[in-house]
Amino acid sequence: MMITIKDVARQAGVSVATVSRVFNEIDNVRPHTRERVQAVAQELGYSPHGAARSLITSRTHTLGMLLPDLYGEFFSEVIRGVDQAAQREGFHLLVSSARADGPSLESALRSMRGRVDGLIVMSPDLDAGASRRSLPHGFPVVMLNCPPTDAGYDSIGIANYEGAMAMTRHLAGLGHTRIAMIRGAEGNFDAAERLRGYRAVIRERGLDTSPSLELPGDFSEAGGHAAALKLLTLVPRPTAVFAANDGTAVGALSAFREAGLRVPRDIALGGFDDIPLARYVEPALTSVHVPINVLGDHATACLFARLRTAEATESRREVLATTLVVRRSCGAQGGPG
Amino acid sequence: MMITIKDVARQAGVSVATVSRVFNEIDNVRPHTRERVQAVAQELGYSPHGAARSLITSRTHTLGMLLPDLYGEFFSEVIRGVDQAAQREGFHLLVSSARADGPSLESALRSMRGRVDGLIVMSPDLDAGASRRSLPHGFPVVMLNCPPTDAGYDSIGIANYEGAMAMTRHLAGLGHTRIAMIRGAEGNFDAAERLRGYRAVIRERGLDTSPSLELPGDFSEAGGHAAALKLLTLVPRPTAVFAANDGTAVGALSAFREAGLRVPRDIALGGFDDIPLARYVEPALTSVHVPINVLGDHATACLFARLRTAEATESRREVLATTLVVRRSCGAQGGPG
DNA sequence: GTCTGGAATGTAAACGTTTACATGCCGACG
DNA sequence: CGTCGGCATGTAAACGTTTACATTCCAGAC
Repeated sequence: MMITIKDVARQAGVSVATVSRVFNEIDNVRPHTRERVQAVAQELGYSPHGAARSLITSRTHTLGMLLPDLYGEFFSEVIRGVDQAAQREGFHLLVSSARADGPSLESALRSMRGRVDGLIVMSPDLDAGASRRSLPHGFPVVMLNCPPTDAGYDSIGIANYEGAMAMTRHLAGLGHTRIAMIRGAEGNFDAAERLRGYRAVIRERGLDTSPSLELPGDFSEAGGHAAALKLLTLVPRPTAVFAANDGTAVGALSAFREAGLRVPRDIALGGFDDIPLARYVEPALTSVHVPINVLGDHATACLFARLRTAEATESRREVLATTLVVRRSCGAQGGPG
Repeated sequence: MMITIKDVARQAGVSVATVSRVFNEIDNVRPHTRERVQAVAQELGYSPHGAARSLITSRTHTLGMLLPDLYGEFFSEVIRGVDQAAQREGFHLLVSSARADGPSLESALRSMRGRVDGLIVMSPDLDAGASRRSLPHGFPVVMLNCPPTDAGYDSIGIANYEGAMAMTRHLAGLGHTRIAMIRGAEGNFDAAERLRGYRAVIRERGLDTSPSLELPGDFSEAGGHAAALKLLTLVPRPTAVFAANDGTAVGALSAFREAGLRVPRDIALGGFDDIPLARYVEPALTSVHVPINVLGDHATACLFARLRTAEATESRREVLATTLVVRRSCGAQGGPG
């Protein structure tokens, strides 16, 4: 049923090799022959079979992408960055979302073997040992937002620790002494780093360190909402809140509003990631800007670099700087947006 | 360098067929043998080569997705819907963004042949003839948001016309008589349908039909901003604006704010799509809700249905209903936000 | 002990390409 | 006219699987 190179060859009265040469635009084939082959191929609606091609060339022209989830603006931005960079090199993108639990991640990895030339793995869980084991040794991989302990692969992360410090210092600088934090997901590396940055500044400034000021969260809007409600029961109430990401902050914001509190007048709020949404909520959210699409772009560039060179070089780690973006939700004079 | 089934077979002292049988979990192979093979495979880090496998089985367990762009919440929601449904069936997702211009779309299509079992194509351009020509005949395809003229394929669309009518009627019902529209991208089917719905109601109610009330747009925030500025120079000024999508509406909203106008008091505003962001802008945006992830979900289900049956059945078209979501930006008493 | 049959395993062809190598052709040069 | 060389094209092996078919093995029936 499917048109193969043989059909084209027969119809055009040439050998399969000639057809192949025409389609790969290499070698010298007589213009006359070339045109005939192209005409026949067009007429028959032939296009080469990807699997067969990559079986023999052992190149798929495809990049695999393994994400913990597909939800939220963060991931869609990363995908977009990667796709742009990949497309520039004529590569496709095979995306797969694998819950962080072991077996599905392993199976996702396995089923990508022979389908991709390289892999971008976003594996924010602190124990990524499992994933490493199931990767073919020497396979080109770039890790995104993973713990640096997970060496042996190139990796790109963001300056979570520094960003969290900047945010906490900013809140402290506005005079707040009881600054709460809504934490990120348990066992998540980014979350842990942000918490570490927060704690460092709290200690550095000698502020209130009571454990009740650290509330559990999970990077979700719902989690932020719930944590905010719990936070409101504390006495004395914190005067500022640092949410581990913008989704959490947005959830907290709605909880505050429902409770009749005005942000930033009654309580100051800061987020992390600076997703597009941050500019649009009311009041606009002070956040720590993470160059998300740069993350995807650099990851791809890094992967291509490794694809090109013989797998000799040392693995390298890149950390993208973050910048504090002051808007109205924290009560500083703030920017316009 | 790469471990093949032969390596495992040799090491385990069996034939390749036996190894294959173990990995496909079919046939009867003695427990003893099975365990030995599995042990060796584990030790060698073997996993089957996807391309080779799909070459012989002619199944890739992969769904292709062709999108005009990867930008914006709309697309990321569609991807998410498709991925969820695909994952349920153990399928992967090969995404590709192709600008609407012919050659890149065609080449994207070609390069997917033999890599995917079916295709979800989002082709909102009115002239999709080119894409159809370059598809292998009889290949399972589901079209998303395409003109219904593009028959021969299953397709899923949304009730643009009805949604636009509902929005326009709503604005008219609030007493507005000069209702402007910021149009969507030129040559886009959804845009054309929404415009048609708007015009139908304007005529139906005998409202102001002057052509200057229809401003060009391109579905982007920047386009909405520019159109809004132009709109503000009209005399008399329109009292209500229907933006072809939420991105456009958000752009218009910021233009109005910069011009010192208060929405909805000075000018009412409505959008389309009801992206998550719509709830968060200030004032919350009245919009026409489109079940975006349902779109992805149904498209996938439809594709799987076609994969399973012998390619006999007629092509069918499904249209997803839209619902008006009243929030504060239009000046009705509105929902909570 | 021989025969039968079914279960376990092996053999080899096939999938649709690419590509090293072989072949054929033709013009130029001696 | 014979030979050489380069170009265009053909031939066939290889890529790593799956699977129809062949083979082997062993238990049980005779």
